[in-house]
Amino acid sequence: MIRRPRAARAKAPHPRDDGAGQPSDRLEILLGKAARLMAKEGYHHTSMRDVARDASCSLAGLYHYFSSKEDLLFQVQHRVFASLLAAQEQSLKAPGPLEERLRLLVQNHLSFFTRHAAELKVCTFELESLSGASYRRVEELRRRYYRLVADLVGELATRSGAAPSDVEVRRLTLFVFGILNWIFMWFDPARDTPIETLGDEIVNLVLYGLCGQRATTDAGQKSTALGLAG
Amino acid sequence: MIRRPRAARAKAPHPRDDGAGQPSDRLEILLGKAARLMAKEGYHHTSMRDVARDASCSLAGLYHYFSSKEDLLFQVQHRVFASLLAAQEQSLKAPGPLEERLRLLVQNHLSFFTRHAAELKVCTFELESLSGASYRRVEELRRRYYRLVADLVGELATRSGAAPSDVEVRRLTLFVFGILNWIFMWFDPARDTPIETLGDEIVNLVLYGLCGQRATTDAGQKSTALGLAG
Amino acid sequence: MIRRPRAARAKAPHPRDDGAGQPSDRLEILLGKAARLMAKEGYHHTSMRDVARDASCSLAGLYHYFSSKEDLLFQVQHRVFASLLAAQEQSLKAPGPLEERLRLLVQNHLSFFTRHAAELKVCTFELESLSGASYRRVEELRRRYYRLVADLVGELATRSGAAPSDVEVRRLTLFVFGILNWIFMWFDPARDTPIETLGDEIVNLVLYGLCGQRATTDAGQKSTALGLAG
Amino acid sequence: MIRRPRAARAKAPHPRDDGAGQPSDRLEILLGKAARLMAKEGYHHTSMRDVARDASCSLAGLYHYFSSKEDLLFQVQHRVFASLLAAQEQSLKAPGPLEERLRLLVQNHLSFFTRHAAELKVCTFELESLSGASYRRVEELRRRYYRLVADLVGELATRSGAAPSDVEVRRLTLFVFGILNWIFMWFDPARDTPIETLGDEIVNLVLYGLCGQRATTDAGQKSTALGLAG
DNA sequence: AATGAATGAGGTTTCATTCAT
DNA sequence: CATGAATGAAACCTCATTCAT
Repeated sequence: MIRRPRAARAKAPHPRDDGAGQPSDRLEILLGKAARLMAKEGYHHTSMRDVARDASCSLAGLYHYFSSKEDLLFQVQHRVFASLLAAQEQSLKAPGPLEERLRLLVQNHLSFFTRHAAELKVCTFELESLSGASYRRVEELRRRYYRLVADLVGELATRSGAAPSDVEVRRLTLFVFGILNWIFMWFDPARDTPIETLGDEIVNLVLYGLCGQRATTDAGQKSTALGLAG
Repeated sequence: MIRRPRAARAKAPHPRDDGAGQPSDRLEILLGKAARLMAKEGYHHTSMRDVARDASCSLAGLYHYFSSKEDLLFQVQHRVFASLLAAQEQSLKAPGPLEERLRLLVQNHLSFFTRHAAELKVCTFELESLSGASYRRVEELRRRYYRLVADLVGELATRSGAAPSDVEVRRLTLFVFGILNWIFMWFDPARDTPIETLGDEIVNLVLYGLCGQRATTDAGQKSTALGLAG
Repeated sequence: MIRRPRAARAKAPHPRDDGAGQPSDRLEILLGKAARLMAKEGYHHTSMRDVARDASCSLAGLYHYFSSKEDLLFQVQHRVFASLLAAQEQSLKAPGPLEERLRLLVQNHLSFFTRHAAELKVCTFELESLSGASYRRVEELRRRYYRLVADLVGELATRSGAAPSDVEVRRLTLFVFGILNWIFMWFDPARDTPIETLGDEIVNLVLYGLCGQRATTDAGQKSTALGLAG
Repeated sequence: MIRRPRAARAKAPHPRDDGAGQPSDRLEILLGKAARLMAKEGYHHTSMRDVARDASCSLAGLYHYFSSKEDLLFQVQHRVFASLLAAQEQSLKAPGPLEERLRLLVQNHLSFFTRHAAELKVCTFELESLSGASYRRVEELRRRYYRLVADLVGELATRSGAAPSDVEVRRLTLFVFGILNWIFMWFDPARDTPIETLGDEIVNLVLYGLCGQRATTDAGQKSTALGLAG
């Protein structure tokens, strides 16, 4: 049932193509449309017909780009997740205070979320719909993303004198992911922008809790003030 | 010679359609089996045939208890969610310090989770698969559950001097729900019991954050110690 | 945490849904086979499986041509009824004595009947099985056919000095339709051909009744004579 | 598939029962409800569940009165058709002028129609839904009803000097049945009462046609006048 | 007499996928 | 590249009917 995802195909020269071997516009559009449908309706509830219809192409035409429905899901997930991971790894390479690194990580995540909400939601909730090699390849990306966050959480918890076990760090990390991933379920641009505010609130909760004193940076104050108006 | 088209035939209400009938052993078993399948595979990926096979009854036999697949989902959700809500409302009636109330709420939630993981997961992730009246009835329960938590979060945040807006309270509450609901995705009895430990960790994070000092109650210490061994 | 229920997914219009596409051999065959089955067994008693089997195509293959069973019925009805109506309207455009116009109308009807008995029977007895837009589109054709006959009947009744009311004309017209439509129930080519004889008998009854003297045209006499041999 | 219709069952004494062995009230009600549904939706489109629901009795309960769905149809048809036939045979026993006998026959038919429209419609349009012995028993009744009308039509046609063949008489008779049976398709109490008017119009058309002179009896005139107001 | 529970067969429709063109 | 046509499998659901109570 599982097909190898088709390797990046050589493209005939085309006026709109810059010739650098980067994927075709058409593919991008298809992936975007598919992601939106799958984010809205779920993978199983989205049919290849739906995707074809939404992209105004024929059903058979889809199979030029994706060897199967699962391959389509894989490509949606892999493309966007790899991109998010690269951005985070790049961004966290630079040293800095732990709190600032956490803030950066959260802001990157949210910023990516606002630009690729559908794709990211599909990455988050439809991993189990893959199988075999596709599953493993995306799982690997997810593991790396997890590690990024877990390392930071572990350092923060250690520094505060808690001497947490690996099991405790794992759970704290998963709490943070819970906060981030659940955003897909309620985010409303009319109420929840700017995302800087949202990010500050998350960071503050994670660092200091409901009872702790807030670290009110300038950015934090400003965006919180805006948040009050929302 | 001209006639009006025949009206859509009125469908009689299904005998067990109201979601509030008195319990029947057979019905209980069916709901449990269905919940487990749906929790594992998702609502859309679970077929009525799967449920019938799992419950060793005929496909048509299912339709004695549920007027449709959606009705089955509704009954699964309504029964367990109503039960959770009743337990929480009962439990939170008693007065007490805010922290303790939060701890109680989280422990109730986790305790219910361990006893009805499948049903609760279905409640959490498949609300959107309902529609019409079924949707609204479960939505109402969910709203009440949300209010329970939101009130507590609001009081905690207010008491710590933050004077949070409604919008901020909403988001803080949804962060807490994110932590709780994401547990479905990673909970592993081999690593994550006893749940008292898990509950304490959640409460500590929510109240004091990664950087704050933990309020280590006796219960908390004991279960954390056990947790370290897990 | 609260979301609106997902809207019913918009269904794309079926490629051949408009009932006016250009003819395709395969489509013609399918319509013919379906009409025969439905005329023989009734619409509700004819299953899509039956049609597919009879046409030696797969069940799913049918749905390339018809978006639903009702659409199949609609296309059967619309195609043949539009054709009959066009033929009659064309034929009655030419002026002539009222009696001759009635004779022409009846002969056209019977001639069409012998060529498309199954389709016409489906048009006559299964209008109520349509609904919505399909119903209205066929109803409009039926109304126009009714008007054609009603105008003729009205003029004939008026000319004979009866000064009939609209209500009376309506009923007289419906009597004529009763005669014509009931033919589906008893017509037997072994006994009831040639149809010219049948047509003359109908016209004579309608014009002069059982007690009136027959207007025996040459054509009438000749075909009656043949009828006697049948 | 065909069961012998259950013989008239002995009834336990019951206060509301007159003890004369006539069928139970309950049976009457069931037959009436079933007839109405089948007349409206067609035999195949009416399920036993529909009947049970409409009669507020259990599905299994129906099978105490009818051995099968086909038996239900048979009983509906047989009971009412036998009754109509008996009434007509009784009524036509008395001698009288041919025209008056025809008028009597039509009025009886219409009178029965207004009292038992649903049942009569089922008799008329669902004979083919029976099979085997049920079919043959109702067919026999239908044949006798046909003969009643055919004899009258034959005498009328013969008396007017036409010397019609058997084949011609058969067709003329079937024309008359067409008029009568098609009434089910358009009768509207708001427009088409009193039925005496309707009966007179039918008789006039059959006897004298559109071009013949009307026999305006007192009854005819009166009811036609009322018809004009409709 | 009456019914709740149960079922095998079959209904319409949709699905992912293939293939000749 | 692109597509219309086609299909086997499987989806949800309803049917007439039976049977223990």
